[in-house]
Amino acid sequence: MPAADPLPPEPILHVDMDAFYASVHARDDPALKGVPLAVGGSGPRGVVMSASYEARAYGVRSAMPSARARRLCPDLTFVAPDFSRYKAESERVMEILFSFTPLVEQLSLDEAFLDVSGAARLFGEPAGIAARIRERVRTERDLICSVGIAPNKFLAKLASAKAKPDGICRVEKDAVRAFLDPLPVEDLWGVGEQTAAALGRLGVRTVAELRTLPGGVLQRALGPGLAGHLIDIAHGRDTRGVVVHEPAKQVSAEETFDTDLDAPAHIRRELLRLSERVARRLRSEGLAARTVTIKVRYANFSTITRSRTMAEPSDTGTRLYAAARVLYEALPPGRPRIRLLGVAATGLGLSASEQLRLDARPDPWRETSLAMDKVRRRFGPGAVAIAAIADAEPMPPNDTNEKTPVRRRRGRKT
DNA sequence: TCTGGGGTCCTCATCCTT
DNA sequence: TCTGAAGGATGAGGACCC
Repeated sequence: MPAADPLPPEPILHVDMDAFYASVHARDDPALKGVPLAVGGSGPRGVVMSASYEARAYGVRSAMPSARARRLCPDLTFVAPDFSRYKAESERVMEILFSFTPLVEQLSLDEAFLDVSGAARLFGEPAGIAARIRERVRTERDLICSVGIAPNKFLAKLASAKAKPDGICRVEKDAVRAFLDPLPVEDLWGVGEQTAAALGRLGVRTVAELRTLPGGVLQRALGPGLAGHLIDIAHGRDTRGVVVHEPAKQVSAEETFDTDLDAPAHIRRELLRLSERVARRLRSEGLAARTVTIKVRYANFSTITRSRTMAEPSDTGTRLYAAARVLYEALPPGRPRIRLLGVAATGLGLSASEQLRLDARPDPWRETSLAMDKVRRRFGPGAVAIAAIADAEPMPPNDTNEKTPVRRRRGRKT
């Protein structure tokens, strides 16, 4: 029997689309080609979600407040985000990736990991596969992507960042340390502003410095979880495999208002709208939630969350709203005006129709919601909406789990 | 400078059950 | 019956990612 082909030493690819949202708009509208372009909210509280490379030349970056972006680049063109378009485009790109291997882990709309260790016989070495992926994305979708090639996911992701824009970067197994050592710690996955500042106080600015720091010192500064993670990745270790499908753990909707909200009736209406939005998404994915969390950001930017577990899982906006409203009503009076409201559903499981539970009681709200879904599918999303029931009384107590009342505890020290 | 939206994961406190 | 420990579930907040 012939010997099996040896596995490639760098079998993980990280494919990352370049300026994805902005590129989709520029591709589809000739007037936007080659101009400084930002996708995001252009209102007083908007931020940039994606910027073309022409805009980046002016210093415009994603997550930057739109007002600041406009100051940096007065000729900046803003377009509103269109997620249904990005989602459709993302599906086409993922089809290309899946044509090379079934081991594709989609991280977000614009990036994915591939394990190509088993694809060598069909498609050749990982570097060749990366080149073919880039070529097909360019010719079939008229879009640009960069690819990182490495022994594991964490290194592949760093490599694709290094490859940008429009390139390939391979981190060879024997050159991991040379690749990592000069990088600033901020480049590491899991190191944001706070962690970088904590490391800076220890005199650590590069990965080489991080690796030489005694483990005990790091643990005291960052806690055992994060310290262990950073020690591993500073050595280039990452044993996570490529996971093809992870079920969602949370479905949420939130909105920052152009002007802060104050009137309780208005706030309740917004909670209902957000609850409906979350419920529609739950139903579209065949899920139901047990726990409802509201998020409130006040005008002073302080943020609180309050959650409540219901007696039974639900996928109807009315039930989610009932729990959300109880949480809202329990907030202390005399609070500041509200800048942002959010509703999240967690504790997800299959919905009643998926479970076909014999003991399930018929839920009239659910029947109504399903009927409304049908109308929306047929006549469009705006065809039907819940009437102004926001000011109606909350659900009776047996609709929410009174065994787990809202508890308060001290805020965590930071 | 003035901070979006949709997520995941982690830590810690508290409650409840065994 | 009481007590304490251990561990799971829940709730709140924070950091981080794209």
